[in-house]
Amino acid sequence: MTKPVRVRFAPSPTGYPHVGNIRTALFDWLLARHAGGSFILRVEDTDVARRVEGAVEAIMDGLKWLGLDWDEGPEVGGNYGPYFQSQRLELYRDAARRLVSQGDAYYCYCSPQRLEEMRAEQVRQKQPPGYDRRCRNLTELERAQKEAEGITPVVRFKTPLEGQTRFNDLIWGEVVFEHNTIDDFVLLKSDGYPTYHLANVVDDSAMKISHVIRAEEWISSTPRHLLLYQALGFEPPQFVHHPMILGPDRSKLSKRHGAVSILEYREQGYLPETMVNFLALLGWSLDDKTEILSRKELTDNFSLERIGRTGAIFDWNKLSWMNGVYIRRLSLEDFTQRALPFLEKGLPSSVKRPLSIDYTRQIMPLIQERVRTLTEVAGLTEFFFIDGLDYDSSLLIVKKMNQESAVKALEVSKQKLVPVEAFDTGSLEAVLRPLAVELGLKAGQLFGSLRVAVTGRTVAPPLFETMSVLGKERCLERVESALGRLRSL
RNA sequence: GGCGCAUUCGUCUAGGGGUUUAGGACACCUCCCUCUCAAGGAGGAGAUCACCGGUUCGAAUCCGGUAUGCGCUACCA
Repeated sequence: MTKPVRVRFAPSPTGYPHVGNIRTALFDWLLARHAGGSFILRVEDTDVARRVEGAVEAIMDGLKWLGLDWDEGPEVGGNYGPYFQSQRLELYRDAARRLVSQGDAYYCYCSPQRLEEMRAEQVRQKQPPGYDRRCRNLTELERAQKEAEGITPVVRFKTPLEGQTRFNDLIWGEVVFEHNTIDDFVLLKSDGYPTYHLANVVDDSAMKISHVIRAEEWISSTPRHLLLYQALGFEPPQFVHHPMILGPDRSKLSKRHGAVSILEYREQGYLPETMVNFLALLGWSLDDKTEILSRKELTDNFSLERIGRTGAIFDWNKLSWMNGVYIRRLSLEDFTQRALPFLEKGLPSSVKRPLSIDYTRQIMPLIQERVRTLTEVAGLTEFFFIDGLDYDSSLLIVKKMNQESAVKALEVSKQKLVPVEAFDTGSLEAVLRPLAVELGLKAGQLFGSLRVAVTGRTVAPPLFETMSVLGKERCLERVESALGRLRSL
């Protein structure tokens, strides 16, 4: 019987929820759900200086938005808590003390200034930077002196000087590191907080984590962790390093490349189902052709083995396309409900709030297949909501027409429209389509002119549908106003 | 500088010795549909599989080297 799958997403609350981290969480969640295991959320708040207020909430907000529910962690508890590292400090101190007494770690009294100078010197001499182990073999007397000076020491790991550590990464295969390339890293900081290395090993072990899934950038520190597992007598988990998400210049995706917080995507009108699908496909693939996968298909088919080894550039273009696909698949009601907040926010303040749901519901089918993000909805439908249209009057004169023919076209249209009782798509077409012929115009010319009159734009949803939703009164009003504009041209 | 890793169309990727004239998707171009824009349909263009050598009857696929890129190299994660 194999051990149950227990994976954890362990963000540090030092900022917004970066899509790269969220994608790691997705992989964690996908594996847990695929294998019937547990997905654990653990907050690694061990950096007091970089801690950002509200970051934990933002991270949880992002996970919830995507539907990545966690089985253990903040808000839900669990048998391996607490799930904030700041509440587990005793555990790390115990481990550090144990390591020191075993001779696997030692107190270091070097000042930050000295370390900095040392590093600068090493770089100048083109030596690999790293702690020079000055405090590794301090005598009892020397230590007592330092203590007497009131220096609070850090605890460093006593890295073996020789030998090597190797591990078999599920994605990268076997990786080997020589111990002489690893320095004596800090385990416990002078403020009493652990470093990532210590906390991560202690907790992953205590929480019985089966797979450590994290970004490729951690691969270099994995031997340190393995050394710690060994010194502490813990059984190491399976390591799974995945490639990073890159910006267009192939460097690690960062703020200067554009939106990096998952919450920004929500604000920009992307659907959570799009983000889940897109992020999953950034580094993972099912086969040679499947692009659109539902949450269920994803959890059913997910496997670590199919995660690639090369960094993937975040392609906003493809994201937009995919969002369009998901938007088009929404039921009308669902689409309306999701678009509503974006309309409330995006429409001009002159539009009376709250918006009429019924009216909005009539408009939405006209644009649903035309938008790629929810933020576009307001701009595309504005003319349905505002009173006076603002546009360049010359637009009323469509190609190969002149002022005179345009006036005539709108004039006659108006006359034909007045008696139309049922202002629906069919009736409108029945009246207007023959009219173009009658006027000796192409359908495109007449409809184009009417489109501008009625919507104020050259690009809009189909004319008859639009007019029908707008209603007879408003259409006639707008045609009249267009006529006024034409005459004073 | 050291260590580690990677390298298939512009981008995401499939493919793991012969079935590959290297498949799909986004983007791009053409055409069809059509009242504009979308959506949809049909085509097209786009990759000497980083380079050099080796193994083999045969290499995108295996091996070595080179180049380039990226990551790590904190009392940050």
